[in-house]
Amino acid sequence: MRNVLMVAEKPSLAASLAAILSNGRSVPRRGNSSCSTHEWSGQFRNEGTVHFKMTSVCGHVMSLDFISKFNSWDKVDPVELFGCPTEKKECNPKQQMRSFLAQEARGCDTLVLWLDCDKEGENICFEVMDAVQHVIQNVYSPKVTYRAHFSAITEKDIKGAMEKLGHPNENEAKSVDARQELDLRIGCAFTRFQTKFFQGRYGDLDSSLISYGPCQTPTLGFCVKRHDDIQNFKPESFWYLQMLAGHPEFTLDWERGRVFKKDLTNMLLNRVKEHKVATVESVTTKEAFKSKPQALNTVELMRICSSGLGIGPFQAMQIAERLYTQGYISYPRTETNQYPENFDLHAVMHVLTPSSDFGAEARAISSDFQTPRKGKDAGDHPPITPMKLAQRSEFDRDTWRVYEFICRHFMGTVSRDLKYRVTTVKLRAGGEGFSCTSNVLIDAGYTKVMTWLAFGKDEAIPPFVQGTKVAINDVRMSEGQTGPPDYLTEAELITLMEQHAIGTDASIPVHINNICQRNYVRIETGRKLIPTTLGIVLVHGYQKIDPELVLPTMRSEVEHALTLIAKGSADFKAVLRHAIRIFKLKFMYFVDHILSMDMLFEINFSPLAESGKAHSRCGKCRRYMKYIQTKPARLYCTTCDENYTLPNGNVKVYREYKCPLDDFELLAFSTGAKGRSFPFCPYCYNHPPFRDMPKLSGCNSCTHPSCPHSLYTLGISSCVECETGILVLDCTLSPSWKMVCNRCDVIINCFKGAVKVTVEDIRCQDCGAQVVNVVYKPEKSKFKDGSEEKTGCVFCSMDFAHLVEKHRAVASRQVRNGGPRGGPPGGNAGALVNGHGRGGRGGRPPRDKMAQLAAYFV
DNA sequence: GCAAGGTC
Repeated sequence: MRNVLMVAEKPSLAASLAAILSNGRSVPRRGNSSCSTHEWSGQFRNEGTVHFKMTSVCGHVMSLDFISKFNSWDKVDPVELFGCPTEKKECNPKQQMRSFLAQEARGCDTLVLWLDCDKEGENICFEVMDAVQHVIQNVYSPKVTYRAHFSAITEKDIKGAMEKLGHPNENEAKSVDARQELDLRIGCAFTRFQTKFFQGRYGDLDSSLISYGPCQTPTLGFCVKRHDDIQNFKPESFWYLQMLAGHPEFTLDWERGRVFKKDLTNMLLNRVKEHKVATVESVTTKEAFKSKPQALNTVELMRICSSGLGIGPFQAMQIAERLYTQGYISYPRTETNQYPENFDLHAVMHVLTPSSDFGAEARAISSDFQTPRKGKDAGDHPPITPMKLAQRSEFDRDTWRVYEFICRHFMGTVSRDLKYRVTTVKLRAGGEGFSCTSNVLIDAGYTKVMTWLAFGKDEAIPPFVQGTKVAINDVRMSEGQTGPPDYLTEAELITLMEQHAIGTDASIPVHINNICQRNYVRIETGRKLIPTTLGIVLVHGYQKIDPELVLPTMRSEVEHALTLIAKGSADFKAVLRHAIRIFKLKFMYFVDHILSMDMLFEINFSPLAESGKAHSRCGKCRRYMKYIQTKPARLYCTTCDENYTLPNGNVKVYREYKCPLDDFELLAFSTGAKGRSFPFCPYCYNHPPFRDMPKLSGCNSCTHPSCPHSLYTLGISSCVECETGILVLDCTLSPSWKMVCNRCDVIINCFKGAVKVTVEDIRCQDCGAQVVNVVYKPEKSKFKDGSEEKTGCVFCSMDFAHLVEKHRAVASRQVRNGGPRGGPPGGNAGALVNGHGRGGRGGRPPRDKMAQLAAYFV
C-alpha cells in the first residue's frame, strides 16, 4: 500500500484535519516532543486505498541567521551585515523537527502540505520539502508533492481541498525568504550600530539594547507622534451659546457649535436676546440602532482586553493561548471576524446555557436567536468562540475575565441590535437655531449580555410642539478652550498597526511588548502609552537624519515589493539586491550623521564622563572608550576593539584637549597632588608618533613642533638630577604649577596660585633654560613688588627665587655646563639640539629649527 | 546581546 505523508502547520490543526479526513477513524501516536502523528487508511484521489500519516510542524522549521563569525559584535562592522553570508538554522534545535519529518517520511512516496494558506505557510511548505528531500524521492516534482488549499477548518472545506489539490507556490515562499533576509540585515545592522554607539556613553540610559526594527520602530513612532501632537498643541479659545427654555426647563445647544470669534458670538447672542420667545421649528422622532458586534478575531480581542479589561495584548494572548490549549475556546489567532456558513452557532449557545454566571442570558438569546453580522473571512481560522463551559472558580481572576468576555461577546454576536428612539427638538430665535436631543431605549439587544456597553439612562423628552412658541428663560454665552489630544491608548495603537499593516495578529503584541521592555514607552493608567525620553530622542533622531526610518510606509513599501515577488512579477534576487542596496545606503548615511541624533542624547542624558568614570573619546571612531581600572589599567574602545594601556595612577580627562595628531582626547596623569603628573594622549602613549619619543611616555616627551602640550612648547631645562631628562612645565593641575622631569622623579613645584605660566621663546643668558612668563591675579600677586606679571628664568631670576622650591633649585647646579643636555634622546631632535650646540641647560631647540621638524614629522 | 515571523 502507498503511504502518503501530510503535514499541517501546528499540532492542533493536524488533529482536526485528521479527524475530518478520516471521518473520525484516525489513530494518534506520539511524534516528537510537541507533535503527534495521526494515521488511517482511506481513498486518495483516484489511486485507491492508501495509508495516511498526518503530522505537523510547529510554525517555521528554520530561521535565518548570519553565519556564526558575523555574530561577533566586537569584530564585525555592522555595515558588513548587508552583504555577509547567511544560513538557515533550525528554529528550535531541541525539537529536531527536520529529523522528525524525515523519520515520518520514511516509506512515503507522496507528500500533501496542509500548511496555513498564507505566504508564511507557503514558505514552511518548502522548509518541509527540504527536510524530507533525501527520504521522499523527487519531492519537488508535482507528481509527488501536493498542496491543499483550504479557507476554513470545516468538513466541507477540508474535504473539498483534498479533492482539488494544487502545488506549493515557490514565488510566495521566496517572498518570505526575502522578507526574512531584509529584516535580519536591516534590523541587526541598525541595532548593533546604535547600541554600540550609545552604550557606555551616557550614564543614565535605561536600556542596554537600543534596538531598531521595521515593525517596532514605526510602532514607537506612532506613540511619539501623539506625544509631539500633545506638546505642540496650542489651545484656542472658542465661544458658544446655550438656551434655557420652557417649563419644565430644557437646555438647548447652539447649532453653530463653537465659534472662534468672541465678537461674532456676542453679536449673535444679542440678536437672540432681543427675543422673549423661540419658535419650535421641528420635533422629530426616529429609531436608531447600535449594531451588535462582529464575530471576534485576535486584534479585536486584544483591543477590548486592553481598553475594557485593562489586560495588555501580550498577556491577553498568553491567557487566550492557555484557554485554547485547555479546550475552553477555539484557536485564538485569526483575522477572520465572520462565522463560516455552516458554523454551528446553536451548539455553542447550547454549551453556554448551563452557566451560573451568564446562563440566564444564554437561554434568553437561544430563544431569540439572531443571524450574526457579516465580516471579513481571511481564510485562516474561524472567529474566536467558546468551546467548553467553565466556572469562575476554575480560573484566576484575569483568565476568568477574558473567558467571560469571549463568551459574552459570542452571545452578543447572535443577539438583537440595540434599538433606541431619538427625539430632536429644534428652536429658533433671532435667526439662531438651538436643538436638544433625547434618547430613550427601546430594546437593549446585545447589551443585555454585554452589560458593560449598557445604554445610559433614558432622557426626558421636551414637551415642545412644532409651530408653537416657547418662553426663553435665558441665553448665555460661555467660553471654552480646545484641548490637546490624549496619549495614545494601547487599543488605538493596535488599530493603527492593523491599518498600516505593521506586524500581524500574532506579532502585534510582541512589538508592543518590545518597545515597553526596551524602555521606549511606559504604559500608564488607562493603558495609555507614554513615550520615555529615550523613545522620544530616538524617534526625533531618526526624523532629523532620515525620517523614512520611522515611517509606517517603510514597512508597507517593502511589503509591496515582496508582493511582486509573491505574484511572480518580480525577480526574487533583483528585488532583494535592490532593497538591500537602498537600506545599506540609508544605513551608511545614518552612521555618517549619527552625531545629530547624539546631540539629542547629549541634551537629555548625562555623559558617563560626568558620572565620575574617567574615560575619553577614541580618536578613530569618536566614541567614548571604556576605562578598565583592573590592572593593567587601560582604555578599551568597543567599536575599534582596541586597548590602550594607561600609566598606573590617576587618569582624568584633561579638559577638552585633543591630540592634534590623532584626535584622541588628552588625559592627565598624576600620582597625587605632590607627585608626578603630565598630560598624555592614550594613542601616542602606546604608539609614539615620533622616533625620538619613547613608548609609554606623555606629551612631555613628544616632539610635536606646535602642539601646546608638547616637550617643545613646555620644556624648560635639562633635568637637575638625571642625565637625559628635561624639566617640562606641567599645566595639568594649574594653579598648582610644577616642572616635572620627563625621565626621572624630579618635581619642582613653582608659582603656586599663578593664573598663567607660559614658556617663552627666549633662553636665559646665564643658564640656557627657557624663560617663563608668570601672571598672578592683581590682588593675589606673589611678587615682592606686587606686580601682576613677570618674565624671567626659573633658576636665575631673583624675582622668582622665592616662588620656586629652593631645595631643588639649589641642589641643581650650575655644574653641568658641559655639553648640551636634554632634548629628546636619540633621533633627530637630539641631533638638532646637539647641532645647535650652545651648551647650557635648555633642552629646547630654537623655533626656527622647528619648522624643519614640522616639515619632517607632521 | 540584534529583526520579524511562525507556534508552544
